[in-house]
Amino acid sequence: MPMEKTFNAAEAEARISKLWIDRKVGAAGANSVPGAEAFSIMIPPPNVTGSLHMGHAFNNTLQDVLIRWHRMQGHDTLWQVGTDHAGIATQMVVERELARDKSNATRREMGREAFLSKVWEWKEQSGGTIINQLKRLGASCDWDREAFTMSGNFPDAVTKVFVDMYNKGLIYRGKRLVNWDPHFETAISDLEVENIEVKGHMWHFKYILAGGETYEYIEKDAEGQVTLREKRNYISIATTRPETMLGDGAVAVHPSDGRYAPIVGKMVQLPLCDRLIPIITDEYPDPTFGSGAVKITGAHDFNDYQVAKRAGLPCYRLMDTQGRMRADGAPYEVAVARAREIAAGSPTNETEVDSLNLVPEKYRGRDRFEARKLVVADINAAGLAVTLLMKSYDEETGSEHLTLVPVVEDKPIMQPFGDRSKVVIEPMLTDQWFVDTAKIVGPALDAVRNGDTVIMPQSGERTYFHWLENIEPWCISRQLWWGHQIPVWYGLNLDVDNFTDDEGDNALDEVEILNILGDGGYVEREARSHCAADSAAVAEFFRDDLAPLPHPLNAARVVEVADRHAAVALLAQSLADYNLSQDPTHLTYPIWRDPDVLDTWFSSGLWPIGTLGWPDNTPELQKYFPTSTLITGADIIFFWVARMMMMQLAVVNEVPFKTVYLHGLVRDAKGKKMSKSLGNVIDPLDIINEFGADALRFANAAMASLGGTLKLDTQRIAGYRNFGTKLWNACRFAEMNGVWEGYSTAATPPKAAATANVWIIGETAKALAEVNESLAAYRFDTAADALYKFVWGKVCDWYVEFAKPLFDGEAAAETRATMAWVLDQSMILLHPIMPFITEELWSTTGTRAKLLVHTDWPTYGLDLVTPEADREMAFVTTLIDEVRSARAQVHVPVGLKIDLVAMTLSDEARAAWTRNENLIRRLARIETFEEGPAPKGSITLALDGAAFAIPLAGLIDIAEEKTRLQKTMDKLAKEIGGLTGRLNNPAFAASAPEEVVDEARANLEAREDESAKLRAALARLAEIG
RNA sequence: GGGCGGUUAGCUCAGCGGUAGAGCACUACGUUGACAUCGUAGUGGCCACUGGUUCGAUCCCAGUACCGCCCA
Repeated sequence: MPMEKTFNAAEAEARISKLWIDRKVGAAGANSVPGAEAFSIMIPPPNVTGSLHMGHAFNNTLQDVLIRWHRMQGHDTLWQVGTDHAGIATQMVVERELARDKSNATRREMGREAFLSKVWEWKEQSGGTIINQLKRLGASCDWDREAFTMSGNFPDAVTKVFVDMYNKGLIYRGKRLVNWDPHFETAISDLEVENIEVKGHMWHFKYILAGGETYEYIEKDAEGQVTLREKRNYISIATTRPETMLGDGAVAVHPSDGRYAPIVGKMVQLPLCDRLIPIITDEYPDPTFGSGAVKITGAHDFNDYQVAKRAGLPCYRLMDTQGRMRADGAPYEVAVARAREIAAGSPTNETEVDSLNLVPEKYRGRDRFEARKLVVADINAAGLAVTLLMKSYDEETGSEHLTLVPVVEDKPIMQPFGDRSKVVIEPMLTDQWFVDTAKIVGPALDAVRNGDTVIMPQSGERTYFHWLENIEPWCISRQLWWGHQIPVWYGLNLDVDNFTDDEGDNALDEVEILNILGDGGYVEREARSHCAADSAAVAEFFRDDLAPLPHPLNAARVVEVADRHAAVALLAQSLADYNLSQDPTHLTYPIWRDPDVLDTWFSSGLWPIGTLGWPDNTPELQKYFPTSTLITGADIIFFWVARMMMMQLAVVNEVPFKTVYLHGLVRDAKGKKMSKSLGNVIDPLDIINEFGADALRFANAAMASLGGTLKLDTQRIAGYRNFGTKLWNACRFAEMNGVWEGYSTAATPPKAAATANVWIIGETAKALAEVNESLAAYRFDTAADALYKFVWGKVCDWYVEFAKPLFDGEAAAETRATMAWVLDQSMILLHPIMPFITEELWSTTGTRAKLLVHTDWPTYGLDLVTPEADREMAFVTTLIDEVRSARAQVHVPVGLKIDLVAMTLSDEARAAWTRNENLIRRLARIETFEEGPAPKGSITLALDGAAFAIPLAGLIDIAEEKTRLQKTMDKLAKEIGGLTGRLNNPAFAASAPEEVVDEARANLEAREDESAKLRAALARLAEIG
């Protein structure tokens, strides 16, 4: 059945994709030759909730190009595929699904276990979306190895790493100010926060000095001239977050700020609260900004937290996990009384400070933004707002008044938002787990410095260094349920200092039990904690803790309970039972597991080794690790690349990959970020449906210049779809001419005598060399460009045309063989970028032993290039171009065949003419040819080594031909001028390399030769015109 | 404010020491043994600006302006 006119992508891609998957063409090691070198790529695991967007399409195209290229070369390839459990994102999706049906229980109502089984249920049903979409793109991953960060050996690997790092002191727990997401009620890392400029306000409040004190406030200008001098009983502070003032610990001013020098160390009354706070000095306040005085709220601002730490101020937490003003704890009067004691020097600790709720009753339980409005209103009502005299206009009476209004500046402020939840992030003082990144960053920096891992483009390297050299501790705990639960268990601290066994009976009576438990101190004491792979292992540690306790408490059974609450209850129950029964087997010691889960990036940071079966030393780990290349977005360098480097080096002391290829974000044709709100999102699946996966892939490859921005234009994709059609039709042309009859794959080119055939074989070798070189340098764009130019510009534009007359002559057989080979090579070389259409062509042409995907990548070299053939074909194509151009410029009707006269012909040119006369006559549409002088009224073509005339007496417009010649001569004159100038400059000959000088000289000679011919032509025209 | 990058044809981008290229768009024409998802010919550029290095700068260096991105 003859080929269709165009490639039916929709039909063929589905069929071919299935074929590849059924045949497992992407299986690890498929098509590898014995002893082949390994080439492995870890896919950046997309979120299991994800669906394919342009970034994925781009990123995975590049990976697939490399993998296919290496696989065809017989290398032992692995493209490891899989998905990431994506803690927050997935939990969010499933919660939202549940919320769709109001009759469903919420996450909290159903509890942890039930919710997690819902998540798994969801994952089984919908988690495969993106994997299927990758298949549509033509990705040739090893689908049987699909991994998931919550399945298989992965959880064990993650736990093992946590335990190891904990034991090495690389992971610690601490109360720190972290970014808190009030929607998800979890801490998130710095990287998950987006700072966005929003319209905000700056309020100015007066904090009144305690004890009725006053001072002289003096403001000076830059010259030291006093501009304001007044007696004040307050200090003015500015804030964009009034509600946090309830937790202020001090007012800070810069030590050099003379305005406040008289009152440093004094106390001010905290408005709306019954507390006094000190005025302190710190380097942080900027004296030139606002009033120069800053309120310090240690528990709700990152800068303030640092100041508070330096000054030893207590940090009072004001909000609950949902960002509401706290409603827990003792009544305000009780709490504030205690706060005053602490301020007066009463000893305290972090836990107590955290438990104190200093939010006045009025604000308790209010949302933070509602509280803000209330605080502002109350400050205004109390006359504590800084005010300004303003002119106001009474519309009824038409009179003007002067009134005092509170100063509220409109001010753009940078506000932190959760990248998932989109709610305002609250700095919050909470207990979290951290990786002590400073301790593991060294090897990750060294590996890139010494080239063990190369980051491309190099600017990525600089970004990498910059970030790692200034790295902050990594908060890895998340208050979520979906994820790897932290392998740390807690138990109550039952230590007693001076226990005596009153009776010496090795048993506990009620009095002794009460002695141990004291006044309930174990309930308040910091719990003991241990880290281990599972509860059985951790129980050992707790038994060790119990050992020094009085018998039989030291033999209590360690049992796991849900939380601290349950533990306290169970311990009490167990002691009561024992007290009644005096049966030691009734004694239990409850422990509970840390409810937090790990940051998703902690586990994806282990993706390279985790997917290869670590901690087992699997054959895959030995073969494919360290992996060859990581291809990922530059936006993910901190989240993932740097962390994989740190983690792999910390865990297995090897770099995870040898090369990192970073690319930019895919944008729309105008360079705008694609976003749902802008409505400019291009869905790769729509593109695939419209233009086919190959067109999208080719566009992706062609856009992938190192370090460039990626603007995706559908017109360009359409162009590459056309490119596929072009190749398709060349093959169809070959089919019509019997090229494929009896043809089977040939690795080496046929013996050819006709110059056109010799030439195109050489061009093919050049294309191969360029593609190899480009791909080796990760220059997907130059590879794509070279292929485009070769297939369209050489094969289709010229070679197919040359072949037409050759099919009728004596070279017909070798031309068929050459064309088959050249088209074969085109399919092979294009296959990594355009796998579908090439695989389809492969199967519809010739006899094939293997699928194209497993066909050998060619190895021939540039020795196939024949310089004589190149020169000859250059003469032929130039002559044809010149004739066509001249014809068009003097408006010779395209249908009209013309005569051609050769005025001069070098030996080489004559030989080239003779051997290719048929081609030239046909393509330039020439009727007769003869040698001789130029007839009158002819147009002239000047070539290197030849001059031709086209007699067109009566047909041409003399003036127009003059213009044409003049234009060409002008162009030549410009070139000649430049070349002469250069050659006449003695410094040029002296300093420039010899070959450059020679080239310039030869160039000048050729240009002058052409110019002379044109001058002669002009002269001839002058005679008749 | 700090870091990284960009500024080349109408648009999107390559090139990065020897006086500029592609695709798209545009204009004219449609002879052809595959292809109108096409062919042929053409229009279009003080390579942001100012200095410097060099025999020679779009390319290297410094500065200026504007535009991005990331981090505060």
